[in-house]
Amino acid sequence: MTQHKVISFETIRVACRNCNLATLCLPMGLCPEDVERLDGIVKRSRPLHRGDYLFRSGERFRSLYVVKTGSVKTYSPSEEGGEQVLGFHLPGEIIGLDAIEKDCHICSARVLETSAICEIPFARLEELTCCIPSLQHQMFRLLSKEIGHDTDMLLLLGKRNAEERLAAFLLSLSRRLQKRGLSPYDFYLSMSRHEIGNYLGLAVETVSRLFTRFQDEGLLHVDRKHVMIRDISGLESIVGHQPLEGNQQRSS
Amino acid sequence: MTQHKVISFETIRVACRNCNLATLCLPMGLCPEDVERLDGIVKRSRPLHRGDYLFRSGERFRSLYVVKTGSVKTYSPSEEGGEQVLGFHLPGEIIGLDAIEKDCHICSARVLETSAICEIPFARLEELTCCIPSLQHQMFRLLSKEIGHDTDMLLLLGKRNAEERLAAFLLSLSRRLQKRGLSPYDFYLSMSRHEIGNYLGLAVETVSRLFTRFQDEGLLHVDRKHVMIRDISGLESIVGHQPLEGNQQRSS
DNA sequence: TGATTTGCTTGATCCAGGTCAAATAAGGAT
DNA sequence: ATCCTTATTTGACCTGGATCAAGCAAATCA
Repeated sequence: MTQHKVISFETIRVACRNCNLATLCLPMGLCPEDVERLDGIVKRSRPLHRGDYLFRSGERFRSLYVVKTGSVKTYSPSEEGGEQVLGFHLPGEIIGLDAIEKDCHICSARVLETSAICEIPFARLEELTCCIPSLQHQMFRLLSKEIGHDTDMLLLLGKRNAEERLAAFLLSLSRRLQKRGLSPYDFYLSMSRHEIGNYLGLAVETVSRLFTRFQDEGLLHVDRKHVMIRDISGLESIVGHQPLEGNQQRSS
Repeated sequence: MTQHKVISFETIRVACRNCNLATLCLPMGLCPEDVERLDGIVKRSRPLHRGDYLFRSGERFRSLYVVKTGSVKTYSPSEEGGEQVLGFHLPGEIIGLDAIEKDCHICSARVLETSAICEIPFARLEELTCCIPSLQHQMFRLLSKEIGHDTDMLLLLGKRNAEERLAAFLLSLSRRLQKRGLSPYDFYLSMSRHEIGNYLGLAVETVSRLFTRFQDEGLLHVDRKHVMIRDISGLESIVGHQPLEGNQQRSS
């Protein structure tokens, strides 16, 4: 193993106390001592590569997973190879919370690019939450946050047209990247147009046309996976543009 | 207060240990002793009437609510009086889980018909979950279940056409009523066509036309709010009819 | 008991976005 | 490099369901 590899491996296997995601992740609000206890149950594997599975639908639920670096998509596969993309997960986001109830994964998760993932065995986590009230509270908050996020998506899919959906998607990415200390205006998409369309309930062609349109309107510049947002308030006004007067408003 | 009123009031204010919902609700999996501790923090108000609020969007989060009898809708109100219906809640279902994270309600909840509601102050519940591991586990399960339900709705709104959505809605109602010991084939809707359409991302007119069509096809009999399901497997085959081959399938 | 309001149904029309088809552009493999 | 596979873009066309517009039935009110 070369020196270079050792260094990069170490930066990935960083302990919770040194992790720059601590304010987003499970350790949020914990005292240093409790962070160490949590750290003690976290498993850090070697980096996964594009297409690798964190877990598959139907598998027994054992652990929660947190993205340390990279990105992950979760999706609900159906018989004939079709799928519904349920989410794209960035560093600090927890995956697998939906599996607790049935003790079995109801969706699949695979990484979109080379990613470092922390695994948290749930049985051991529950032992800790029992004796660390602030950790239990944080778990409740994280579960609740996931519900709130799903609620937002329901609103998006139930009431927004194609343009509003893509604008909301790009803004969501932008804001989440910013929270992680990255540029909110200049980033690379780790998912395909196909996956974006699937996630937003739109056809690939519609997504493609909207990217072109947004570029023509000066809202952003796109070059393949590279997105540069030129007019963030323009995007915001598309999303904020909430008709919702009576009831049905799939279209503008 | 008449004798009659006293009796009906008592049947509503039944303690958790005597509540027939115990297998669906928070006490699930608790020993009798712990059920009593939980019972000690539950507040049972007098019945609420159609239109009464459990809470409003923006209010400080203090309590979770459980439907004892009747039904409740939750919705996310928007500026101009429009709203997105997020769910219809039957006896045994918990409301307010999405408010934990922000410590503030992000949706509103009001009863659809005369209903009895149990209120569970969250701060006191957290004290109990800290010392009753099985209650903590049940809370995790309930939060996770809510996420799983939202996932199902995302799939419905993202990939299903109007016919599949209404069929899935009716089947969901039917199954939930059955779990509560009621007839899965014969029930009254407590919500309007307008609210159903809003929930399913459809126009009122579409919902109305679908009811008529389902009746013409012999799937059910509808008379205003009264629904009788005639061919449940017919409805199931509409929902189970999962194209989902490539990606986009808003339409059949 | 008639008047008013609100909810539901039905018909006619329109359009956002899906579907189909084909060209182009990247990657990836040999 | 060259071939092959897959992702993206663009154009043409079509349709499911929204919108608009009445008409009707139930519930509420005076």
